[in-house]
Amino acid sequence: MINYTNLLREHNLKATPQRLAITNILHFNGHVSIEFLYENMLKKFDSISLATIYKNVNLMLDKSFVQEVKIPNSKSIFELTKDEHSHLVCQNCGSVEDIAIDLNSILNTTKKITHFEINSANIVFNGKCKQCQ
Amino acid sequence: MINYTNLLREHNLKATPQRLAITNILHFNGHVSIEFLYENMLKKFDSISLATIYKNVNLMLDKSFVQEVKIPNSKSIFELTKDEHSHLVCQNCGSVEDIAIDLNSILNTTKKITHFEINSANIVFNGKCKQCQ
DNA sequence: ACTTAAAAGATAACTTTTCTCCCTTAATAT
DNA sequence: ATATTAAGGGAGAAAAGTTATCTTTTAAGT
Repeated sequence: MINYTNLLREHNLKATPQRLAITNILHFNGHVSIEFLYENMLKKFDSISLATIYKNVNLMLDKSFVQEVKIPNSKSIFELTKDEHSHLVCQNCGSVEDIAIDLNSILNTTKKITHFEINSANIVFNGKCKQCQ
Repeated sequence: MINYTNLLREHNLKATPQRLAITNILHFNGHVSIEFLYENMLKKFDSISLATIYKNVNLMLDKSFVQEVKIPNSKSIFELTKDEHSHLVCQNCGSVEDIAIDLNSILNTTKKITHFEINSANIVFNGKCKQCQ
């Protein structure tokens, strides 16, 4: 159980038990859908409402405490904000993993052949995780 | 006005005027949301129903005639299926452009540092288009 | 400890998205 | 030209997804 109290406060978010629980679910699962988050929060707070989940996730997005990740052919998932990274998605079981790769080469290549001013890239790799191979 | 009749038929889609119109809108606009598609179809077919739009887009997705593209912080857009390519998104005006870049290098790099078996990558570059710079 | 602004709970309502039904129309194969 | 089968139209409803409201509770600064 990591102490995220200060990190929440640094993002101007009151460290409530519900938010700490959300943070823990995000921490231990890596990436979760709203639905998954709600179901798991219900295990700890049997009367928590979906509105609270949305209110918190939206606020956490506002404060850049969490990030939304859009995955082809599935629902958005949310993760704690961390250093720039890409995502691996298993086309079989749907699991998602982070992967840190150097984007300099691809960003530079792309800058050369376009008139866009490029700031960042979101990359989703599709494949099969180890267990599903 | 390109003739997409045969291409529709090759995908086992009857070439109806509505589908040809959808195809033309996709062709001339590159990437469109369901909403944009509906609004533009209404200009040509004043009584077309949203259900027809969804029925067609879903069928076209099934038949791989069109593809869905998920863009961070905005709605999904749809495009005609074409050779593998990435997308440039303007963070200012929202415009989307295709860009063909060689993914071999990044795919190989990634394969080396993961246990995933990687098949493809979806890349969205974020930046500013020429007009918005 | 006290105060206060913020958050949670409960519920309802609302928006958006998507699909279903049924009838009519039209595309394609023959 | 005709038959067959798929597609379109229209209305609306179901399903998802999201937000609003109001009251109660609580985190955190003093």
